[in-house]
Amino acid sequence: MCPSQPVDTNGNNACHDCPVAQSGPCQWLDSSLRDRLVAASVQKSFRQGETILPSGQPPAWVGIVLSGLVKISTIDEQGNEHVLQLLHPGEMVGDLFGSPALFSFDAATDTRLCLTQRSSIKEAFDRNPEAYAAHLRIAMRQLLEQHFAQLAMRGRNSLQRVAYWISTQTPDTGTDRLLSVRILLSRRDLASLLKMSVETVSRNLHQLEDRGIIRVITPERLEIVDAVRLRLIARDQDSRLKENLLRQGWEWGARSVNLPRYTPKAGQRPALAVRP
Amino acid sequence: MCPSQPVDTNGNNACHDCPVAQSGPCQWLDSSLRDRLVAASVQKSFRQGETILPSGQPPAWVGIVLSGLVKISTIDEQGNEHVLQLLHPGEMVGDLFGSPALFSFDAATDTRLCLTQRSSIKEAFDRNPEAYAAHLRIAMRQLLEQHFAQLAMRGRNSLQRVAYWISTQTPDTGTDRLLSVRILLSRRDLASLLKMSVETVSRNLHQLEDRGIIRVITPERLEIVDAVRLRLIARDQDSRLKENLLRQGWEWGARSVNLPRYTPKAGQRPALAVRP
DNA sequence: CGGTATTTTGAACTATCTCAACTGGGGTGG
DNA sequence: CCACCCCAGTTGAGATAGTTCAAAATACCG
Repeated sequence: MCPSQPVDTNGNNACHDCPVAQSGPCQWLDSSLRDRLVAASVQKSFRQGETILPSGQPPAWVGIVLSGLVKISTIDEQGNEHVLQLLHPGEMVGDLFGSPALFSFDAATDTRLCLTQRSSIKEAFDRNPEAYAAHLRIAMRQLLEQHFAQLAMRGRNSLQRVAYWISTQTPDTGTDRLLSVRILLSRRDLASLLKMSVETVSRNLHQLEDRGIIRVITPERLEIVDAVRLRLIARDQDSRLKENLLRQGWEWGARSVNLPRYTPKAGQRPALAVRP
Repeated sequence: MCPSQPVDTNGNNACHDCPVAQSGPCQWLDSSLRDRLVAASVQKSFRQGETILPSGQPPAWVGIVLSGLVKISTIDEQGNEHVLQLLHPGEMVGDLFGSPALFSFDAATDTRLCLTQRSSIKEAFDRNPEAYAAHLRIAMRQLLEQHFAQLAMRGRNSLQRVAYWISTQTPDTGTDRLLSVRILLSRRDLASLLKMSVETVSRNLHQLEDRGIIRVITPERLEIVDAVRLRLIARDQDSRLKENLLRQGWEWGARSVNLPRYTPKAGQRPALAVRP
């Protein structure tokens, strides 16, 4: 599948500069297998919003995200779209075994994929079944990412989720200088992914701006002014507490003082809670 | 891994009545491979609440759930446990490649697992790498289930989620007769899984009882009185509308009348929304 | 049976959603 | 080139589902 060297639209051998050569499934394939897959692969670009693999379709190919973001989403009975997961470069689109997709895969941003014929994959994998291991690793990564994403939604209020999202979009370096970030997703997709309404996203963004943590240059471009405080907010709820301690006299912390809420006694299981 | 015939604690060959012989990964393994794995496998039981694989541990074995439910969970900085996913019989516990678990795997109910030495698996799979395909299928199933579970949380209010959960616990037969259901999970786990507080779970359960849809016998045992209406509520929000139409004069439907909220115009993308 | 843990009930509070109106940029066609 | 339209984003105000805290009731267990 993610052939290391698929032929691009010009017929050139594009694998030597494949952006996911080190992160995609190909990293675990030996060169002979890769060569076999190259022949059956093409790269293809999708515009933001384009559907890559519609729900219900048994995929004729399997794709690896090369660049951009792919959203797994579905539209419910009321016509509301729900973004379930974002796929990053190196991850898979489409079932290797040909099961029809149960959700829709769309380009969340402009996207480039490496598409490989399923029929060719099957043939190649029958000969080199260890290649399945590579895809298993990717599948498990996607599962793990999904769990993390879910966890990030739990126990965080909307402001924290927005802050968290922004901080995931930046290199993890502790830069204290101005950092420009491009929000690739539309407000709608972002809101759905963060499980809140568009309005709330907007309000939170501007609340962060009012607090001098970010600057909203254009709707899709923003600057991180105070990366430290951003992460502090994103981190967890008791960042509120910390932040209040730092700049006391703010009027929305009253409840924070009630922490800690968790005082385990011997043998008592910790309380489960969705909201901290 | 899920050897079809692991030796149980009595040294007997237990595979011929393996409960997941048809649904677990073994279904795709040929008998020679299964035989090889049998030798390295044992069945083991865990009590509700016991930790099967602690977070941070590189697993020495890989397990297949035979019966019961395993929860993937984590405890956040405030000591709140978050249940991220439930694993059902036939699904996998522990990374095949030996990566340390990033979340904790615990028995959500009394549970029985089939554990296979990772070292033996590796050896066996190196010879029969197609076995990875079987595990890839399972991994993709878990991912899919996770997406469905997430979707079930979206666009449903707490009452609907509870109703949905109950209805998933019953055989899908359209029984109109009294059906007894055992809630295997503790209220805490259930609440966390359904992303609500314990109190709300309780209130919803009793609201369903007041409406004559279920009967709460004991906290962990309940009867479904009206499976049809239960599913109607679980289904989606406009079940409210339907239910109001059927038995009009109920006082909590006012807003439902505002439906439909989605009136797409040509070329307009559907509105994204988290809550219907 | 007494003590403890869980579940239930009640009441107040608040984060977030919904609805609705406003803003501004980009493209289109006159 | 300008006026207009259209749509994404923003802002405001009100409504509400669900949380939190606290206390009562019930189930569980030795």
